[in-house]
Amino acid sequence: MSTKEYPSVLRKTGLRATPQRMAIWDYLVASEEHPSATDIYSRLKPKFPSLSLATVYNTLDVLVGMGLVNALGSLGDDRVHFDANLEPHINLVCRVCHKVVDTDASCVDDLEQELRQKTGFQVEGSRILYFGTCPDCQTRSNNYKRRE
Amino acid sequence: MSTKEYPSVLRKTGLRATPQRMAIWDYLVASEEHPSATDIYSRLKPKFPSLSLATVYNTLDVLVGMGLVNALGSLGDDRVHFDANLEPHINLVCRVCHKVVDTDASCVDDLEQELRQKTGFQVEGSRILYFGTCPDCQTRSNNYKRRE
DNA sequence: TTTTGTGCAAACGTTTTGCAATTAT
DNA sequence: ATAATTGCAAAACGTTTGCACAAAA
Repeated sequence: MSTKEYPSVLRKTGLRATPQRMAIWDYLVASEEHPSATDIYSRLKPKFPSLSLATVYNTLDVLVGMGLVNALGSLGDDRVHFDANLEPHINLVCRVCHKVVDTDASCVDDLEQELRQKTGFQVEGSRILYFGTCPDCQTRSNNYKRRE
Repeated sequence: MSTKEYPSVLRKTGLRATPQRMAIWDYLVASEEHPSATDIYSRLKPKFPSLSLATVYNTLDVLVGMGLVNALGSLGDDRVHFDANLEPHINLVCRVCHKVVDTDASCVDDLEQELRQKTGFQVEGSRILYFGTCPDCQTRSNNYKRRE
């Protein structure tokens, strides 16, 4: 989806295309970092000096409610992180540097269907997290404290 | 692992086998409910009238640190839930009644290896959550508000 | 003009912390 | 005995809420 389409997508459901909303959504789509509310706040504050944290939370609620972004939940810290990549995929979380890498696996698509059949659940979303040590941090050191 | 082994497992790492710790661990292993800290607290309070919430949090930290239980993170509410089932498995979370059902899928075992090869991550743990509507709640009603 | 959204400050609930009293070893 | 653990109260933290003002439609 292009930046230009944001206003119409929002208005389609009676919501207003405010600069704050556009900026937050935009940042989320552009970012590969699965930011938290405070991440977004501090990143956007310079450009929107009047921006308030409450607005960030409000906007994230709106975007999640519209299905435009997913809430990943906590990733080891105690904040909810957000992901604008709506495709089913895997988040690899490094326990050392807390970096998150997205990846796919051949079976992810099959998994959902298997669950549906096996359990009768009407599956609506997923959050597949793997925790470990990323290649960079493996090189840097092998002694680290387990956290989480 | 049998209840009788708890003390020695704890002492092996210099930790004390207090009644509170045993009870919390015990409950976690017996329970199928992925309880949160406050769940555990209210469940155990009757048997340990002096029990404090801080001790529950301390103990959970200890157990997670020793790798005896996993922290699942928030499951739609805003509390961290815990799971003593250490085998890689899938948690199916019902968005309506918040019940959590554990299940397996044939590809889960392969997934980890595929990730290792593809990304170079040293995988140490996973948290595979699926959100949806459980069979019971599908029957009860089809109109519910999306939450999370 | 009207309705929605913003921003502030205060409130909330979960989790953490400091410390004196208690208990396992 | 002595070092670890408990339990309390207070603090901290992320997040939510209420309301007056501002802005989009």
